[in-house]
Amino acid sequence: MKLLPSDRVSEADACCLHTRLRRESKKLTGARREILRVLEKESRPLTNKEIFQLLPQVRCDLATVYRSVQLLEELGMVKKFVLGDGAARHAFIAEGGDAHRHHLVCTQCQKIVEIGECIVRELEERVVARSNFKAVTHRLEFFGVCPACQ
Amino acid sequence: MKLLPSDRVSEADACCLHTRLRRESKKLTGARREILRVLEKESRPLTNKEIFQLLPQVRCDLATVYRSVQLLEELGMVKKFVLGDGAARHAFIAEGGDAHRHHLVCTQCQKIVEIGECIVRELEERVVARSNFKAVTHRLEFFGVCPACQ
DNA sequence: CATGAATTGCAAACGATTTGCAATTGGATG
DNA sequence: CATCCAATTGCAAATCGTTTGCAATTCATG
Repeated sequence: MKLLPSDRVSEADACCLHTRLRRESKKLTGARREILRVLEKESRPLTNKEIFQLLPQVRCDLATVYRSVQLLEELGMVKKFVLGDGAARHAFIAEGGDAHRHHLVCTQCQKIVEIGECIVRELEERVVARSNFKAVTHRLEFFGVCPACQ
Repeated sequence: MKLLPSDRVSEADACCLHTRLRRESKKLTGARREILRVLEKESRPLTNKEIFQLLPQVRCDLATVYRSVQLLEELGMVKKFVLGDGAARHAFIAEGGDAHRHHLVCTQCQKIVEIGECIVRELEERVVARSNFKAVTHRLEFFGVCPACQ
């Protein structure tokens, strides 16, 4: 995949990406740079297909998007969100940014609104009041390594 | 699908199911009764394939499980959990039971542990302390109907 | 700029979920 | 209890997101 002159991620992120990649003897390819750039540009979490469609003219294969996004996730530069509508979504994580973003998802049009805070109790009420969404529910799950697997 | 004499959901639930079904001119079939029974028996959320495998000797088609579970969900008797490991899970909701169960999922063996409470802040620490899981993170998402869809 | 390992494109494989359709069944009615 | 029709089922095929094997290509490094 060729890289257009105007297409590059911000200085810091590109550098960071390069560093992190080299640390594991991975290569800084056009596809990876592009995909990170797309994710950086959009604040909302994107599906792999969306990323694929947002790539500049010279695009790569969808399989490459899947592989690259997974790599970026392993490097801790991308967070994966499984919201339950069939396709996983991915969002850029800024340097030192918190991975704990949450979202308000419309159960009808799948529209996704980002939520700034991370509390639950009072939060849901506030979310309802501020968002104008109705019939709001939430989903909370914990993930970790169980004793048997440690 | 034939029904074995010993196979039936608890009196109350069967009745409830029947009532709710009739309310929408749906039928109380063996498959539906059986599936509800399986879900009632197991406290952990089950995938459709698991439900399918847990059905008594005389079993129905996997497609029927999908259709029945979806119906039960629409009736509010079953809650769907999308934990992000590829397959959705479903749990029985007792009469007046709260739908807000959350789970602690092992990122390695997919083991699922149910969590009794629903707070987040201090909760995660507590969850860690009590569960012996490590590297615990959580996922919280809200769902509702956005202004445009109302 | 040559070399080898990492990466990509392509196409096929996969697993979960959905769907069309003809055959079957539940339940309301007479 | 027999009949009738809409609802349901089984079966197979279609979909959709995601993964994978492999040969061709590209990056990084000497």
